[in-house]
Amino acid sequence: MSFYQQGQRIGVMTTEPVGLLDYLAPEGGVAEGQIVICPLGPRRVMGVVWGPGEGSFDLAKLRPIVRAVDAAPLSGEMREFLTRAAEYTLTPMPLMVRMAMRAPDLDKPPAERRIILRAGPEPSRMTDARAAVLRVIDDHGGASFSPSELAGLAGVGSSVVKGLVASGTLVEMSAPKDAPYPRLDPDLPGKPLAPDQAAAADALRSAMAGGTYGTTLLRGVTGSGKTEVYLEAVAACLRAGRQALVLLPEIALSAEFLDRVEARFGARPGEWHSGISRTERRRLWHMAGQGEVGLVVGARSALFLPFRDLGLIVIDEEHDSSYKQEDTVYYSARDMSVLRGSVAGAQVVLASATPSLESWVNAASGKYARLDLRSRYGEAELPDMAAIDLRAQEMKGAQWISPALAGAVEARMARGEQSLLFLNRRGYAPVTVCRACGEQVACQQCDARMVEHRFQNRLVCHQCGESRPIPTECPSCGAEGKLAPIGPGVERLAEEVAARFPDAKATVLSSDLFGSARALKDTIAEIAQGDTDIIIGTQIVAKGHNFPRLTLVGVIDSDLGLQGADLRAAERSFQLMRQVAGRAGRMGGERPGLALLQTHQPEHPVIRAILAGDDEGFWDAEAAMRRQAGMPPYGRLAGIILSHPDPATLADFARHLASRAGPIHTAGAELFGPAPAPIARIRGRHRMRMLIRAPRQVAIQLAIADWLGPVKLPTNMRLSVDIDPQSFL
DNA sequence: AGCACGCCGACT
DNA sequence: GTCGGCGTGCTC
Repeated sequence: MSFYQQGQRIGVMTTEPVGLLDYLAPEGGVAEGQIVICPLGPRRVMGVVWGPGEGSFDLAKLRPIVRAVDAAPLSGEMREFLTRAAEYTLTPMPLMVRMAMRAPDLDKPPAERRIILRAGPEPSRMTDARAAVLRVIDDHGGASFSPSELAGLAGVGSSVVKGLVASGTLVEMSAPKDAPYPRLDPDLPGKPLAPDQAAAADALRSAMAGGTYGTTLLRGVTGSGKTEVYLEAVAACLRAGRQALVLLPEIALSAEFLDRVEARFGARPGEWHSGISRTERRRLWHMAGQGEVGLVVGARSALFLPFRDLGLIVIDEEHDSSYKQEDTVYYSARDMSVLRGSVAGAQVVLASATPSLESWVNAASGKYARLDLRSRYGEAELPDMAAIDLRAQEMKGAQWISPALAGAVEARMARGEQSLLFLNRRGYAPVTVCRACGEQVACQQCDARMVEHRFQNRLVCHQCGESRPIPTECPSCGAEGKLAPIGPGVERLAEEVAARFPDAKATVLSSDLFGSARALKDTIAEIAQGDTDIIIGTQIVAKGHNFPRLTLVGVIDSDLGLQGADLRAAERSFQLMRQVAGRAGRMGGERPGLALLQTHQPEHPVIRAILAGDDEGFWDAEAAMRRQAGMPPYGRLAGIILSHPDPATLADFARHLASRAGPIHTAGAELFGPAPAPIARIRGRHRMRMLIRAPRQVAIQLAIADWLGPVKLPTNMRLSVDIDPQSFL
């Protein structure tokens, strides 16, 4: 790695929009990749030493770097990853560098904490309390504790610790809070593996042994033991002395998962997600760079930690749509993991019961290896499934549980078993309409309808989160008492359940009803205990909670999400219903569970594929349709989103941009739009969108860069590019 | 963040 | 012509 002597001209990638600027290396010199503080006008900004200075900027005007930050330099591999990720996602480099430096107080020296160490002989007067304190220290070899931690672990008061310090047996010292994580022991015995698990673990181990890049799709339904399998890949990675990263959807980052890691490796991994304290984030960021954390378990942004030697990335539930969303930039954690793996020479494992179509196609074409796990119950892992044709059911107004489904629920109640009614709609009613003027109550800030949440007695916008009390008079015409709820949400379904099954204990599971992850966890634990007869839930019930007494799943509206121009509507609907249906288990291992899908279109291909349990058939058909339509993964898509407070300025500029799209057409791509974005207004900003579709081989990023590069944005205009958008609307 | 520059309307 | 308000761009 290059090193620059004091006074040499160096290029620094700053975190400011200007990007790369030349500076003089500071006293003592700096290494390439070093994080530095540099002067910029009146300010101090952060940057990364990117290489020798290239600029034509007048040497006499160069200012020296203020100082280097006390952190491991970003490795060449990390900088290569950031560069390639920026090129792929069309993100300005400064923003990308920012994502890699998201540690709190990065520019400040590490905080210190008081710790107690053993220093001298045992005190002349030994007591039970003093012995307890010394035993805690002896039992935890290398670990260091603060005075209060130590007293707590020993079950004594703080005065006992103070006394031992006074007598010279212990000594109080300062140590940086950025301490290494306990080592994980890959050689502890793991859980015994079933034969197919053992075979999959072997395959991953031998892939790890190569020390090179490779991606494996690990397919296994809930309960098939995917986690145990990929933890063996983690073990192989740790044995090789490299670091491992496990990405989970934020919601799945549970204490239970961390406990499993601890059971396998004897210590807890580093944790990276929104609930982690600033001190801990800082510690983890630094330890990742120093190679002092073996395994990190985290949400998608953990992918930008500056690992020193990353050997394995696991993306659990790889199909989860939360891996692709806007952070500061649009990026897919799955795709960026594959990119990082290929740059780092790391193995990538994509784990899922219902893989994304992209991953399925990549596995089918041999780009990814593929491993399949069977359920531990063997073949009959899926519940029995049937459609309830709503056209043939007698449905009263404002009721959504058909007689056929109600009968099945009653049968479970009679046997003391649980039923799950699935409806992917939060709140009481998705639409509130005025019976006098016919207007629907809409959000004032967004192009979205307000959703009634009766438990909170408010109307809520699911777009911007804005809420207000439920009005008694119509906001449009002022008519009193004419507002009426239309359609069901889970809260309204709960009302119907209470009326239809007065003796049942029902519990609603919806993300908005729980203030904290803990409250949600407690409720799930209660349900698992069996205190509930009927669970009414949104899509949070799809995510891996096991309810042993649950034997019936009723999907209230299977048609929801089937229609619409959304490219992935069918795929997402298939995955969601497949997962929810899979919640219906067998009790005591006897007859399989039952899933009933209420639908108006039982002949729809998605419904038929789910009922037939024909995953491969569904993917084949879906892949064929995408290929035919030139859609991903056979074609390439990019979305351009413009937003501005004034709709006329926005429309003018959007047209102006479209008229200059020569590079797009020259490259062989098509431009659609501009049109109002699917959500045409958010928080008072109007939004328009353009879409670009290109054949697979077109370098769509280059064409877009040629197009948008020379454009300068009017005041207040925001433009973002979304490569591989999830929807085509 | 803070400052220079330049464009444009208002005034001498 | 000239002054000054304000929006825009630059800072290595």
